[in-house]
Amino acid sequence: MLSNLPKPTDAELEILQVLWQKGPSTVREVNDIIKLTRPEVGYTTTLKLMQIMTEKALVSRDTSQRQHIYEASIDETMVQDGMVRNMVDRFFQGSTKDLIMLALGQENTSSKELEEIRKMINKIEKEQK
Amino acid sequence: MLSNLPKPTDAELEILQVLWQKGPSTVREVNDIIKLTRPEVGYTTTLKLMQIMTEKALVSRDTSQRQHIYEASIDETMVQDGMVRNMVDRFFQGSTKDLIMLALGQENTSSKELEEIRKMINKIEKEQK
DNA sequence: TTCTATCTACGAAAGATATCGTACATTAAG
DNA sequence: CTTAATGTACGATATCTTTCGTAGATAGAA
Repeated sequence: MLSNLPKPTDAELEILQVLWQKGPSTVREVNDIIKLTRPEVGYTTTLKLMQIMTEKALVSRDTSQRQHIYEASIDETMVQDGMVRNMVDRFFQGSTKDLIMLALGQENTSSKELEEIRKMINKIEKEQK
Repeated sequence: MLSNLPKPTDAELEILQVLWQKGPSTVREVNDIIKLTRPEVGYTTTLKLMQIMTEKALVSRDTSQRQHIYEASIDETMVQDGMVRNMVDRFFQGSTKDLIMLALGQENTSSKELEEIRKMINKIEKEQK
């Protein structure tokens, strides 16, 4: 079943990003990072969200210390994968190629990166034979 | 400014998909299509949404007949573009390459399609020089 | 010890989205 | 002409998400 993929909300995703990047963190640490881009977000807002995420099992926490330590309990690639699938289905009628072509066209990807992509294509073609 | 890209909600997007595929349509027609996958959606729900979308200028309508005829007033590619950007920002820390690599890895893209992608890469590299 | 800073818990409100019921107009069928 | 079907308009409600205020516990500094 692919239907029970976790679908974090916007605010939840923002928090997950921090946890994925920094690893296990306290609410304070997460909130500090979020404040870098959105200084207006209150501490208790982040706290509450992370409590809710605990209920939803998006994160787990270690409560043995006063400062609870939170950790993402879903994998970053899993979420990315789900989103890409979702997007391909809904916006590109199932054509992964169309998504890739659009993505390629829209941003200045460096030559080095283009080279990586090319290598990956070669590898896939080899495997297909 | 790229910030004023239209950001349709899920339900709005569902309606836009129908309008993009079928062209100008009545509420009834749109609702019928939506019911194919979600039979529980009431007619007035779709109606109300399309009225809201009219206010937001996501669609325009011809009210000269009793059955109003609705038409998407934003372009499919524009929305696709916005969604891809959004996705790259939020899920791939701005790395278009990472999105492409993941997309490539996850689906069986045909050799023919891979070839098209390769051509596109060549073209971009040429332009970059 | 006492005061201040910092923590969690949690209810409540604000906002956005989606859903539908009802009123009323118009068309088409009998 | 009357009735049933079908249309729009729109307020009300439900639900989800995000935000914050406040209460109470605890740790550390003075």
